[in-house]
Amino acid sequence: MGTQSKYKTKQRDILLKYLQKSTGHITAGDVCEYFKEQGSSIGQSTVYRQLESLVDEGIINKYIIDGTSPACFEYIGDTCHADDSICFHCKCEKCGKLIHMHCDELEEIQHHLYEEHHFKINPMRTVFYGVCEDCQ
Amino acid sequence: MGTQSKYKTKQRDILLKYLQKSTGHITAGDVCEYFKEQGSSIGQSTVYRQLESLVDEGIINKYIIDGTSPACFEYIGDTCHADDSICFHCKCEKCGKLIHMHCDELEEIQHHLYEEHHFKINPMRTVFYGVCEDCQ
DNA sequence: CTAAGTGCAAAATGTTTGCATACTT
DNA sequence: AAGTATGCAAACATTTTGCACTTAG
Repeated sequence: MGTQSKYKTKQRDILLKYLQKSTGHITAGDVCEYFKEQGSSIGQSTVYRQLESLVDEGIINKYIIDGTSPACFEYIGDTCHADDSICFHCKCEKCGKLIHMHCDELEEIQHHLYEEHHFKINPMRTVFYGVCEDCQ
Repeated sequence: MGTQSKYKTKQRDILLKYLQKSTGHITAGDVCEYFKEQGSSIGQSTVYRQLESLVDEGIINKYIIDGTSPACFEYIGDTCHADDSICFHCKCEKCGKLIHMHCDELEEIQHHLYEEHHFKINPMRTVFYGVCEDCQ
């Protein structure tokens, strides 16, 4: 189900740079459009494939807002890898804000799911959707 | 954005009955298939439109698991409301299986996130990604 | 030289819409 | 009779795939 990229290509570089400097909510379509404007073109299949790789590698996150509109991608950044504590992500459905959360209770849930339900959660890909403090 | 049905039709009845007796995770496609097997056919547009109505009326819930796979629907009934035990979902990254979970610890997390982090999680949209028992 | 990535066009997927017909009230 | 629901087929939007070609290591 997952791919991880092994070669460093021009397309991957530009794509990643674009995501880094953007503030969330970037869709595959946005990427294609942006690159068309820039002159430096990139095939849409490449966009989709690279985005998938980057998600697999935990470099960006993918957000499903609702089934019909396109998926959004967002660069995660270094905040998460600083120490050994695991980072979970909360995404506000209203303002789109991404909240990084280091929290013991969340790590406990991880253990609980594994011990009791035999489900090995992948924190990198798991996103809690909801409404943030500011938007309530 | 929403419609609510005003007439009681044969199709709506059968559809609702099917959802009631099913245990979660019914897709629009499932409904169509089921009805084809039954002989009593139902148009797919009707299925989508009725499902939307039922969601609007708060009779069923809609779950978006990931953007590409079809949306799931579930009759709410008393099971979910009797206690306010909430359904969470786990999705296996390997086999794609969707696991339905009623779990106290998960409800605790919900409270914890709200009390301590002021984040009001939306369980309908939140999915835990990871690896299921069979795939480990 | 080999494995991996690219890009095009075509296919697949899930959902929505237009419209004539049929059913509920 | 008026308003609503149905069902077909066609339209849609997003994402995935097949395949020949290019590029990175």
